[in-house]
Amino acid sequence: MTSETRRLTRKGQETRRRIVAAAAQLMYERGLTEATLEDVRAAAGVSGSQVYHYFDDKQALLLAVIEYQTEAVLDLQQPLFDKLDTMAGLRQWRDSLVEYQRRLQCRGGCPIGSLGSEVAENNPEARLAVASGFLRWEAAIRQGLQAMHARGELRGDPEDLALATLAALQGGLLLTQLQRRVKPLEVALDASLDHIESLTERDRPHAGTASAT
Amino acid sequence: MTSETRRLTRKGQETRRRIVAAAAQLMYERGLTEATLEDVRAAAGVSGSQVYHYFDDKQALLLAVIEYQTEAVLDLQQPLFDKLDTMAGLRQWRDSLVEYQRRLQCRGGCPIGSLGSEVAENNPEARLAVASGFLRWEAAIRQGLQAMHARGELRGDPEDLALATLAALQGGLLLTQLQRRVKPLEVALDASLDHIESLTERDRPHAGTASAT
DNA sequence: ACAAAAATGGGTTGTCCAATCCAGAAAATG
DNA sequence: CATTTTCTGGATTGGACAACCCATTTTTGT
Repeated sequence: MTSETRRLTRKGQETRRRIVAAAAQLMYERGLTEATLEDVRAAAGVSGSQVYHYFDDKQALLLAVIEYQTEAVLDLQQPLFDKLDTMAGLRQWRDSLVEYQRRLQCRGGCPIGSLGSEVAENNPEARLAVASGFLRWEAAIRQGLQAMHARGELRGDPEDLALATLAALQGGLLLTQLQRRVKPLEVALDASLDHIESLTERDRPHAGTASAT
Repeated sequence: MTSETRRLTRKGQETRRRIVAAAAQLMYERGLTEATLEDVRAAAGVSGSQVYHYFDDKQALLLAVIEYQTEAVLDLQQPLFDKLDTMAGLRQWRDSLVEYQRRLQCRGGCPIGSLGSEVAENNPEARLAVASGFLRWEAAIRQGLQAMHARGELRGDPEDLALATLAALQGGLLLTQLQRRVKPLEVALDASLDHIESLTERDRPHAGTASAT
């Protein structure tokens, strides 16, 4: 059996936490396969067989990292999730994501999506963990849209729109990461939100951000 | 310098081609890092140091694979690209992509996007190669939308819409790959095309007429 | 037909890295 | 305070894999 969160001393918990955080950071910066356990060990400031004391193997560490990153991503957005039931809230969420990528100089992509892409075809267990993380993300978006729908302000299926918005976000992040500019993310999210807005009762004559023609 | 397509015998060209095709297939099925040169060698049906006879190192092979996959992806869609200047053509393209993923049982994701995600943070040269491939893909979509725009049938910026559509496609593919079902891809593309359709002349967002459904 | 160039085969090497062992220090428990 | 469990350190092993070498065969050009 693996990680049933064995009884750990306070110091032990702290060390374990440092290892996961360091691993998450390295995997994010360099990619999963470029982050060796030796690197993790050094970055976490632990030594010797510490990593193997807390994790059965690299796979177990990876699963912990996926959990960790899922929590981190969702926690970071939590304040914004609460306001996704208005167009203003959705735009604010969009701005926050774009601004975040800009600060990172468009590096790293999505902490969950990048991992997902790397494990999808050779690690079923990790694939499911990532998929499960995405379900939570999707649910957070869906909740906002469902509230709009319930108030009669949104035509169209909130579930489909939430999933499509998450897809637009992921695709935008990938292209932004590859091109090192925020444009793809901006445009992808704007298109998604413009589409949602076009399905609201208060239909603006012209679409949102980019004025064309 | 590397790959200036040295003078190669017919047999040599054929062998080189087999190696690239085998490498592309393996990298697609297992991911970049899980495809060892030994695997490639065996799959290509060549032996010994053949791989190094045709490529300086794994990096050179990877760059060749990126080129190869870009061509493959674009060639496969070429017939459909020509019709992207009507909603019917766009829907047909969407159906074709969905059907293709269904046949693959939602495995593999995007041949270019998966590679891109894996190399983005640790291989600048490969990152640029993938980015360049995406530009060609984006251009193909843009061409159709620009034609619609030029005919006065499409409001909104064709460039932004093309980029957003490619992002939706990529995000949809990633989620489809992770969840092993075509739904995310379907919904992502439908949302994107619905949005485009809402910006066409024929289909105006009706304000007051029908009841909200 | 005959050199020159290219293609092929298989073996080898050096490195990196995940994983394990064992022994000693620190901390919890009664 | 004793002893049992948990935590920490360093050293080592075994395997995998990228990269290189050289001898032999096949193809190309004249």
